[in-house]
Amino acid sequence: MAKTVYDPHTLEPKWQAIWDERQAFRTPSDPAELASKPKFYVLDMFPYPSGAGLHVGHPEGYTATDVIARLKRMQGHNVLHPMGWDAFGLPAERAAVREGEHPATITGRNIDNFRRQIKRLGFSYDWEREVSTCSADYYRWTQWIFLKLYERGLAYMAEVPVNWCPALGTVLANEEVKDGKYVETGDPVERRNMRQWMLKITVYAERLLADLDPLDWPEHVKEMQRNWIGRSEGAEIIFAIAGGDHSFDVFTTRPDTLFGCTYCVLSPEHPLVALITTEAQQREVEAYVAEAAHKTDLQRTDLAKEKTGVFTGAHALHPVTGEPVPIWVADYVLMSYGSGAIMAVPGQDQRDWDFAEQYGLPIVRTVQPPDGFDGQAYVGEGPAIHSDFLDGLEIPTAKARMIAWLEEHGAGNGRVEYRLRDWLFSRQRYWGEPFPVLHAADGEVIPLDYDALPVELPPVDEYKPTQDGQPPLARAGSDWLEVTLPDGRKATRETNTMPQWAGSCWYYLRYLDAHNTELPFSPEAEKYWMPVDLYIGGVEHAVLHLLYARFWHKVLYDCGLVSTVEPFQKLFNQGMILAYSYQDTQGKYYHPDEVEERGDKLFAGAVEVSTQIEKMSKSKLNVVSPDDVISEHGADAMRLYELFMGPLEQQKPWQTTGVEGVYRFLQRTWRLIVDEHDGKLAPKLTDAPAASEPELEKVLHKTIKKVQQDTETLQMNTAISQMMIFVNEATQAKTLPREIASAFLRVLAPYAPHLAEELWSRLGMENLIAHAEWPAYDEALCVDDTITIVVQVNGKKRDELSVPKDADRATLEQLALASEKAGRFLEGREPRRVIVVPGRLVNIVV
RNA sequence: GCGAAAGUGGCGGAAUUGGUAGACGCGCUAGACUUAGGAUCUAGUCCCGUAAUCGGGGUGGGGGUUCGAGUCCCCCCUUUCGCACCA
Repeated sequence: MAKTVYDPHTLEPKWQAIWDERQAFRTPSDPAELASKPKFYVLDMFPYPSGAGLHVGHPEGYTATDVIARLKRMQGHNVLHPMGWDAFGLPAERAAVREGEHPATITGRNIDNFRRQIKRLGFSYDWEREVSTCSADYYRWTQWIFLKLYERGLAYMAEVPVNWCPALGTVLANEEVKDGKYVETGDPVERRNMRQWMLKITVYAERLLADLDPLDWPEHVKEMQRNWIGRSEGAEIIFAIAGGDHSFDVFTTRPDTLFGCTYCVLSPEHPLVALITTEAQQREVEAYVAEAAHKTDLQRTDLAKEKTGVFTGAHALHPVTGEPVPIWVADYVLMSYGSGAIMAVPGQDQRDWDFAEQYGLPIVRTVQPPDGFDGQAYVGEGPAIHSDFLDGLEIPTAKARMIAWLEEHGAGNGRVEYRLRDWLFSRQRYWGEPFPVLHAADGEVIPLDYDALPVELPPVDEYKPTQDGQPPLARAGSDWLEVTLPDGRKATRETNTMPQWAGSCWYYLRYLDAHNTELPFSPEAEKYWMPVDLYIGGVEHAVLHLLYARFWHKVLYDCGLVSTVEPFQKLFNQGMILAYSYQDTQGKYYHPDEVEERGDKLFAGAVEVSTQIEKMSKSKLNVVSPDDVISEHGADAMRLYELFMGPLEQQKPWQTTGVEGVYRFLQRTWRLIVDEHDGKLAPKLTDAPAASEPELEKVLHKTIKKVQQDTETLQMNTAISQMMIFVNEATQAKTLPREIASAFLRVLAPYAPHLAEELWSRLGMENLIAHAEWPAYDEALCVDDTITIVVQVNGKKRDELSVPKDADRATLEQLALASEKAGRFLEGREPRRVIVVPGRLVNIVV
């Protein structure tokens, strides 16, 4: 008489093998099969396969998408649910330098580990469509799309000021730099002029902004993209320089304040600085410009409080009055925004005010501040003053009038400016996509033919820049580097590589048709599957991957290669999973296993420690590995806990005891169907109809309804609560009709698929529960016959009444007034008003 | 500084359009069954008072609207996240 307890460790590998063998999750590609059902494309942000392996944060999103994928399949959809690897990138290259192995070897090993870990969780991915951005079959098409961009004039080389990271030996995109540091490693970044590949994302600024509105995305992500694109409306104004032919443009959002412009400022990098500086000022200006050039962005922003600058000795002519206005150089004006020059209006701009005070420049108010205003620059509403033909006008009218004047007199025009810059698209790295271009000896850039792709990464002896600062690809042999053109000219290959974001710009399209050797994807597959119906991933990509991918998608749209203007219809960000960490007063961290509770204090051995919730990190000894969780409680418990912890979008701490709770729930579910003493079916299972257990039947239908709705809206924590309620009820019930058990298992199946399959087959079902039909609920069975009504006196709860569900107002009022408990609180007073909310409560007001 | 989101038991978190605050789970307490329990089952568990019935208080703080506020409005505090010399 062998005990047969719930044992995920035998049951989970068994069902995973059966799913594999039967190709249970193969996505159909046959046109007839596709046409027969509606589609659903549910996508995860594919991971970068790091050496550290998966942490419990990854599977949170993956579990949510898997539950949705399984639900949609059961509801009769063709589901596309793929997984792949964002496999080019810096860490593998650094590991290669460290360990002396090829990045491809290291990446391959990491991918194998990630795949193994992900497969243990029983996700219903179609592994036939797995993609890896570093394989030549894939990056061939990344290069192909680059050629499309080049053809359309959207890729160009230019000598531009770039973010150079000396520690990494490469340039970085604006999006990768924050506070003058590389966002991933914190290494400082400095400004340098270099000839680099750029992508004209700015051409798409307006569309990237406008097309955000209808998307079903979290509002804060849309807002972050809007801020990043940074649209502002204003005017471009031309200032001529006194006594010369030179002139410069400024951009301003406040053309109405032009009469308050008492000086102008050029950025230290502005090309005009060297041309207009007077001899007397030359030494001082040159020293200032040189100093600014040596500052990193970090230093430049750190010193933000103290404004510095020098006078060029030159004057500009005020566009309206013709008065001379001194021109200064100051590093609070950035070359990277607008035209790198400003008209300074200290009266209405605090930065200009600070600068004017420091250097004794005049201040003129052109907007009347309210009475009693004692601040410095005034930025609020008010009528124009000291402004000639604008006097008395409110700001919006004054702006329009000034723009009209400028346009009439050829002194400027209305203009929209964006914060978004063109995307710096090349890196001095080895482990990335080679550019499909050649450079002729005369400097001509020659794109390769489409049929010359892929340009494969050549072997090199070292993954470091060369002695003379060339990118690692310059180490390749001359047989790779040197090419003879059909016309006999010599050319060399581009030695920069594409940034790590390139491959992820279009991977969701490759999944549609992952083995196509003629095209990146077929038009038929694209038409059927796009757009992505649900995309889940971390918020860290809000302005990187998600902006870049939208840009490429729009280019592909303009090329007629995709049929939707946006790739991701619905986006959802899962919150980060945190963990408790333990520290003593010295700041030393202790592993959670070492910590025990004594009284109400925590100790690690003899040392008292305090606890806090932090991001998981190796150095804090608080990383939770999915492998450990699965080894202890199984994949189903892991899946369930990931979703039961709390709302998907929220940050929340991992609690080991929480996993035990859901594990117990799975055990109770097992015992509902299986008699643990002999392994046979539980004796309480009956063949009687569901209606033989009317109370349980009602709970079942409520459960189907709630789980279905909550799953669709990604409120999976409450869906799981409801399943727990069902199992608690079913455990209490005298009998369990098979009809009810069968329906419940199908509800459970998307969440705990291994256990559901096992119990389903034990009930004698032949097919896979993964392919079973989602049960329908009966609305009539979702409401109780008798409900509890609250009786309040003056808004305070005084009694509860059990009443039929359809009791009318009059009945409820009568019953409430007859309540003895409530009556006590009336203290003989006459009800002034009685409020009846059918189905809820009766409030007696005295 | 600007913008956004959020503050509910010992803990994670539930609460249709404003309508029983604390679902579900953890932890804790007591009991049962056990050779044993870090297994399982049963009961209890927001706080204060009470043997209990019951009463009072309670969703960061203060005010307001309402028969009724965790939910709506105003002010303040705290936390988290973006952006930040953007002209």
